[in-house]
Amino acid sequence: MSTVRVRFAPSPTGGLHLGGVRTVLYNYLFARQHGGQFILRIEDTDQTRFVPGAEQYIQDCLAWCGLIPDESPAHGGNYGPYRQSERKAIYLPYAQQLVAAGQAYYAFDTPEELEAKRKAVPNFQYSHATRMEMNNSLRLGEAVTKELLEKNTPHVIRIKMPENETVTFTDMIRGEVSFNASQSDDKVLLKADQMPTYHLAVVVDDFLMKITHAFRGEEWLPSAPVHVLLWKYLFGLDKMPQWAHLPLILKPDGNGKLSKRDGDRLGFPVFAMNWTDPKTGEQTKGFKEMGFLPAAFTNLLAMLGWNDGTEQELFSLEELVQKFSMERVHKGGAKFDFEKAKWYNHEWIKRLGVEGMRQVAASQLQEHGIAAEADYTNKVIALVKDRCTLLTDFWQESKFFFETPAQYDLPSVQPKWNDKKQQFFVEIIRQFELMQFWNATDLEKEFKEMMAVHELKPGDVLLPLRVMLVGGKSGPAVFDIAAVLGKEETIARIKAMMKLLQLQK
RNA sequence: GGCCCGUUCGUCUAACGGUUAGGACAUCAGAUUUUCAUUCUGGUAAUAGGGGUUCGAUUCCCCUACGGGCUACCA
Repeated sequence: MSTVRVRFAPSPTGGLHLGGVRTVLYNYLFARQHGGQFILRIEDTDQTRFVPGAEQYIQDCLAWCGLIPDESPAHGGNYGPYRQSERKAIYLPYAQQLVAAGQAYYAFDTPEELEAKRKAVPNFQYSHATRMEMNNSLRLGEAVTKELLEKNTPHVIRIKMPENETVTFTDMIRGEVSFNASQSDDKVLLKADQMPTYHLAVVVDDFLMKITHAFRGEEWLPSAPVHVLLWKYLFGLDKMPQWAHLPLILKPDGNGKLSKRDGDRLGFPVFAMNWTDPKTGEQTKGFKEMGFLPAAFTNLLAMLGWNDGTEQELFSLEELVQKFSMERVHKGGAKFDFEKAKWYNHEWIKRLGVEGMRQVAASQLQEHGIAAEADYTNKVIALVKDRCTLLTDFWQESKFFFETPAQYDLPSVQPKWNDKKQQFFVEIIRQFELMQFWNATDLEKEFKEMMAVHELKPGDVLLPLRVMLVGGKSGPAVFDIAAVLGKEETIARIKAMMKLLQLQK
């Protein structure tokens, strides 16, 4: 049994989509599980769609997810180059071989002619039914073809799809799939610029790169017979990789493939990382910048179309490597649910140690121009971490630890404020000042004793205290907050708001 | 239109042909936290329809419906 080799083969045309990352993930898991290699191959055969920076961006996304290829344009390898544009010369001989064998032919029809034809004939297909009406070597004959070729007439090479042949192959997810070869049209294999189309390039490169298993989105299923035929003609079916056509990731509402537009429309990311279109300057949010943990991202992606058969939902990448199996991948597409995605992230944040949150916290503090002691920040993280669904929630959840509240929720305190409470806080300040140990337990004890003395109920003074310290009604336990804030700051904040309350009177 | 693929709670999904059709997200109710979030407890909620095969069908087969994908010198 040869070494497992799989590849992810994106074209560098823009942001990396959820579905793309999931394909990467499944490839990666499969490779690791079988001790094989995972290859990144850039399919940049269409110059017109090439977007500068997109390739680097893809590499960055994979790196962020922790799905590092073993071979790629950046990493090199023994089967390079890994950019199809740099392999251009490789494909022509294979196409010519097919022509020589009568399995493909030259076609001289110009794009304009084809367009006109498609306009004139509804549902026009360049196939066995129509190919003898077109300008190709099949109709023109050898002599004319030779002449045209010698005159450098622009031409493409098309596969000649057989008329009466059923193409059958076994898909790892779907089982046996059959197509009538004549249903497919005579796909272009080599374009006029001598670049291969996807159809020729995948087959040739998968062979040359010794790919053993080929995973791709379901949208490729209809063209699979072309690829199977090409394998048969060129290299032999016994060498063909095992195919798996992955189900699509669908939009949450309605139906259809999830697209970037859906994300914009519904307010969630679709790309792994922020992407800026170099042409339009248009920016698209990514999961990374939105505050997702890579572990959560890969986890949630893995579960979109796969499960291990148990009720477990939280899997680390290592666990996925162990447990993943292509046989348990679904056939049907899955609607993407951002709420569930956030749940995964929250779970992963909760699993994260204070250590893991440090970087995130530091950069958010820096963003807001705050310089805080590491020790202090750690205490805050410990208190606030589990309250964050997204990493980016950190600042919102913790800012009152780093700056005095800009505003106080007076309306929820003021109406019930009275001299009795005023007196209580005057004395609690004095009491706090005297305290030797400053920790949540002692603070709470002192506070409650004082409450008893003043015959106040917790409800009377706990909320005011919270508003004094936080500015609003949310946050962790009040005495925990006071403990972290420290004696000086706590007292200062109590005084500050009492002053405000006085002024209102 | 043609070809192909698919269909279990609103969503992601589980269920060797035998289960009170299970879990999770969301949602609702209650408890805890005298706040908010977390957490806990409980509830609502599904096998698209019709035919077969079978003692027995969510599961196998056929038809219908619905949904999706593809139908470029794009991938």
